[in-house]
Amino acid sequence: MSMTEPTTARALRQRTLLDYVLKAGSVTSAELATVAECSIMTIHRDLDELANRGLVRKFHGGVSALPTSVFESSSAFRMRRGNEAKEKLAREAIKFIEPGMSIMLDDSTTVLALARLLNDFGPITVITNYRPAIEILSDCPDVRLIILGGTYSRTHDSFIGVPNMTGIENYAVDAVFLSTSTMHEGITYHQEHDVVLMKRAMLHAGTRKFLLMDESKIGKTSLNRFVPASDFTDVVLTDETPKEVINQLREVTTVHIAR
Amino acid sequence: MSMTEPTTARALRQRTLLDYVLKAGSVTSAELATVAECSIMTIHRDLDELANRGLVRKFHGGVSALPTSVFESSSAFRMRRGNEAKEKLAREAIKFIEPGMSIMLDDSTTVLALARLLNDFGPITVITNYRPAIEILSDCPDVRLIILGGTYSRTHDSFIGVPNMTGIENYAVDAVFLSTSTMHEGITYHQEHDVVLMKRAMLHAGTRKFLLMDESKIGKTSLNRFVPASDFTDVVLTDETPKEVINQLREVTTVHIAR
DNA sequence: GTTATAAATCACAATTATTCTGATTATTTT
DNA sequence: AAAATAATCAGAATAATTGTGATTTATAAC
Repeated sequence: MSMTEPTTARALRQRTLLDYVLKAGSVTSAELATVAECSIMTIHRDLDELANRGLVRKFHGGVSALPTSVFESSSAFRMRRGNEAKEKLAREAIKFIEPGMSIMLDDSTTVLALARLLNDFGPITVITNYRPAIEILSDCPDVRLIILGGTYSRTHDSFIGVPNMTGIENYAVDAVFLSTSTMHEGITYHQEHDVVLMKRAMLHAGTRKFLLMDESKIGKTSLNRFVPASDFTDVVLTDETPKEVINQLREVTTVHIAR
Repeated sequence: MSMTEPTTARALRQRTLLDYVLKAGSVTSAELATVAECSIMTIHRDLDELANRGLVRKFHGGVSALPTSVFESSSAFRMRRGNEAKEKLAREAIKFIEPGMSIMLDDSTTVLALARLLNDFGPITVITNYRPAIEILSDCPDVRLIILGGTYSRTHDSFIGVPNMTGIENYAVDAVFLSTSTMHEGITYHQEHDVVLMKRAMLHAGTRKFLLMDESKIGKTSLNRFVPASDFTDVVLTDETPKEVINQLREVTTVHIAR
């Protein structure tokens, strides 16, 4: 169903290894070789890749999981989480986009699913600061692509700038599509302060402001307060979002349910 | 010698085809099949790729070369021209960079060769608007990478913005490394106006301003005047540059010869 | 408009190149 | 010195490229 989930033998094994390391916290290579039913050599190669992507930490004797906060905000990790939900959200969100419009996308995997749907969509202007989105959209001749500059963040794989350094103030788009790390009692949160500033600036640039959020974000907080949900004109949720959350959000904004 | 030249069978054949189309101007697919000694189907697939990269134009019945000016300023074309010279220039230019410095690179293949040398160079801040440079430098942990935003240009594979839209005014770097399309009688030129504005803004941002130029650029003009060579504090040339050009440049700036 | 014809695309099978894996050997770390 | 990791390499698995023939599309003639 989900085309974004790689299903090669190696990707599958690496997922197994990652889950195992996450649960166990710290494991030896030999133990992983037993789990994955392959040679230690292969384990080492897989772990090198995972370590390179910043998902685990290798040390002499084995491998360990990273602190949760760092881990969960890393692009590579978010990339493989709940893709079905993200695709549902994207399919719902694209209903509000029409050829000729200008839109802004933040540096989230949720919104990346939306970018994938824009191929052959028609003429459209897309503004973003997310590198993977550039990769996808630079191949679409119909898409006028504008990049928000800034300092490259390896954990987010995007360009982050303090307001006034990126040129973002010069743009006004028809719709801006954002994601959030977590939401609790109608307030959205994110791990990092710089990202919050960037997202706030993006929010400001849109006429219509969409929040795309799957149920996994709900009921938690992160270090930095982003904005109250009422700052969004529209919120797109999955159909597995708790009823009480939906009702609460309906009081302050327009809610759309993706099925 | 040059690792940037691909040597797979397909790449080699496409180069042959491109050269043939360039020389002939307009050819049928059947004729190309004879030249490359392969099926017409393969020719079509190759031409689709070349057309996608903006190097040729397909039409029902065959394929034709693009107008020279558009063609020569396209990133993909420049990518495969005179790499040895560019690498020489880059090796000379890097002598003026030291760990801890901040530098700016424009969207030229010449300067890309310089970016490749920055791996394991030490801590350094690099500002650029060139996508291939991002690809290379995003993998270097020691490099703090800052992107200048703007509208994505498929022909240049970079982000172009009018001054004041990119945030470039906020930066001041130790050295800026630029390239030029052509040079004639001490004046540099470029095909496109937007690019000229972008390069001028970059020039303004550097304390020391380097022009990297191989001999193929000399003695021609392009549509838009960029700046006089005297606007650069330093010019790096290949050792095959005509003596009279070198002497002429020495009168207005510091000249370095790459061997 | 319609049709004839060449050209281009599509779908599939065969081939070719590339990547991946695990046994072995060498090197590093503690 | 012992264990762990990295390097090397041949065979296996995987992916890519290619050509054939059928199908669709575009051009030109009627």
